[in-house]
Amino acid sequence: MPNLVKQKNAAGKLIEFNMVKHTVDELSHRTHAAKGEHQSLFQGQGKILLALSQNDGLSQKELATRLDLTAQSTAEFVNKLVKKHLVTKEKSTTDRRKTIIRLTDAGRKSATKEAAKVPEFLKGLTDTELDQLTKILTKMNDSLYDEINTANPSLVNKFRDSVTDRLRDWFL
Amino acid sequence: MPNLVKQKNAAGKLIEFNMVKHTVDELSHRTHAAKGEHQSLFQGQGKILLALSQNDGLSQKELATRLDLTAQSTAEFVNKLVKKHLVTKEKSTTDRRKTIIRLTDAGRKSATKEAAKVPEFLKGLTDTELDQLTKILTKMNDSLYDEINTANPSLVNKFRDSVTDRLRDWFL
DNA sequence: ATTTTTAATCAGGGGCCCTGATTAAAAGAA
DNA sequence: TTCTTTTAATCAGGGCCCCTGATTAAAAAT
Repeated sequence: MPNLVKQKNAAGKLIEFNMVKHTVDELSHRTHAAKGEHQSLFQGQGKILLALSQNDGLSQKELATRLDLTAQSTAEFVNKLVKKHLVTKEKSTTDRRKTIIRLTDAGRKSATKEAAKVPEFLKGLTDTELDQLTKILTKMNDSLYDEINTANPSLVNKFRDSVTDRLRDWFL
Repeated sequence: MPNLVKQKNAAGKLIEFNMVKHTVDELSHRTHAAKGEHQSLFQGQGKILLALSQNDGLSQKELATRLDLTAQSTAEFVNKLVKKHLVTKEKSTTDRRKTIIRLTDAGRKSATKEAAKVPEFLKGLTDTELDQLTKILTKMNDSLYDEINTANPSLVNKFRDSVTDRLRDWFL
């Protein structure tokens, strides 16, 4: 039987981690970035860039389903990226309803630059701790996948694959 | 000398954790909440509620500095909470520039209800793993505090205190 | 008494996301 | 081949998180 106090300790630390991490992220982009340079890689425009760097030339609809976004949200982010010259839009010739989205050179660079970087706060951990953390996170992730699965079975396969696809590219 | 591969493994798992956690959160609030019921406790309106449950009757300015928000953002969130009858605004009698914010009963209830709950994905961990995770997160958090400290020394004391204050209340 | 600082507000904007209604093109049915 | 339905994308509008800039009212400082 698990120890509730230990669970609460870990939960508290995890909450603290999220809060502190959040402010560190804000701090860094407030100083570094000029304006509107958020792109957290896992949301909005960043998500699109990442999906395209994984698989360029997707249609908006394909992007939407892969990223679990509505077609409207996808359109919004794509249009913003077009304005920033990070992607291009072109009508499909085989199916004129479709719009094909492609990364520009700048877009490709922007998508890959921030990735594959080991965060500072991991560098202070020993090898043993890294192994422990990896193992623990694997368990936690599996548990979360289970939650997704029970709530929305159709989502989990698509999602899990896309996650592992992206991670493979960044970290190997 | 730390093993880069181990670091990357952990980093990957952590990124995966964030992504999966993110979609689980979305999933749960999409099904559970009626409309506009985000309140993630660490952002926006939730932040305000939390700060007030820790220390009721603060002025807007005090809220803003404690939560590291601008006065305008603070005003926005407070006004939204007033509309939801979760807090009240009243002019200070001693300094008529100031507006004192107080939790209503509903606000206090709303602030404390979601907290202090151990997330599902921690329940599958053994006591040993929980201890390991707590220790590792402590190190990671310390590292993040260091980052904040070097970037903005004035922020760290205020922030760290407020975090530990809040966590103490939720988890003890 | 006048200037300066402070607390709050209004106006406006950017980012992330959604629902609803509409258009244009493709695919299916009569 | 028409007629209908489905599909891909768009426009309009909304909610949430947050910021900068300009302005007002009141307190503090000179």
